Amino acid sequence: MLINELSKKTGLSTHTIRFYEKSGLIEGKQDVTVKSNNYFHYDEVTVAKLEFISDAKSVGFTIKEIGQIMDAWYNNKFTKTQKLEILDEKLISLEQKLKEIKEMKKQILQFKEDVENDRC
Amino acid sequence: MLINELSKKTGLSTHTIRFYEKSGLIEGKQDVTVKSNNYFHYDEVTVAKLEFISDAKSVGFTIKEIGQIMDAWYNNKFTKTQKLEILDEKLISLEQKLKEIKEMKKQILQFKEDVENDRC
DNA sequence: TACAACCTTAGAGTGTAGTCTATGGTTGAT
DNA sequence: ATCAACCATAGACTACACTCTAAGGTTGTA
Repeated sequence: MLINELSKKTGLSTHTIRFYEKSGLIEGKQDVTVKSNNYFHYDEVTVAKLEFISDAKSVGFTIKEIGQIMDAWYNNKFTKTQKLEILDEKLISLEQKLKEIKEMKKQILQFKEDVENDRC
Repeated sequence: MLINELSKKTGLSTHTIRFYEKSGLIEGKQDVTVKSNNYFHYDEVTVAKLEFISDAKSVGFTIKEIGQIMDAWYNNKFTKTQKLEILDEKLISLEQKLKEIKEMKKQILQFKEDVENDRC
């Protein structure tokens, strides 16, 4: 599929998709048999990657971190051990985030109580 | 205390503290009885606020959102009902974040399994 | 063949959250 | 009186993650 269809499927703008491509997160392929244009083609794996990118962004991972995670899965830049190391590191940071969010929930519940009892 | 002490107590740079002050998150007081300087003085409440700001930032709240939350607690910009509304809204977004992080954990555990079993 | 609706690259512009520099004034110990 | 260590403001600079514009080429339907 071309970028427009990819955009419609993922809900990301073509601008954003091109930005992710330039950042090395995804990669389209040009059809070498077609000489008249240099259009990029994308597959279903790219759709899945973009969905993962959106999810990963919303939990607070940076583009760089997302690249690392995807390289640790799809790519062969790393050894198996390195891959597992990277993924474990991300799991630890997710655990940390969970802890912080639970703490923040407590804090805001406390604020609510203060408001309800006119203590502020 | 003056800004340097505040910086040491909170671990935030004086630059960052001033940035937060300009953003309306905290507020120092000038001693009107002292004419020779215009130094700002900060109290323990400001220390607590800065600690809250750090925590709130690390769970992904923006400066604007943090301002809202603190106004809903410390300030009298809002009615009680409005305050509770704002705080409830933030609690909902924290719940959402918790859900997303748990999903991401599952996803990464799946990636790990794929790597462990050489499925990628 | 005209034309809308695509495609490409390059680079400029935006918003957020700092971070740093310049300039000048104040305080307190020696 | 001098000097290091503070204080203030204004504004420039940075990194990140987009978002948009410009300029030009391609495709497919009427």
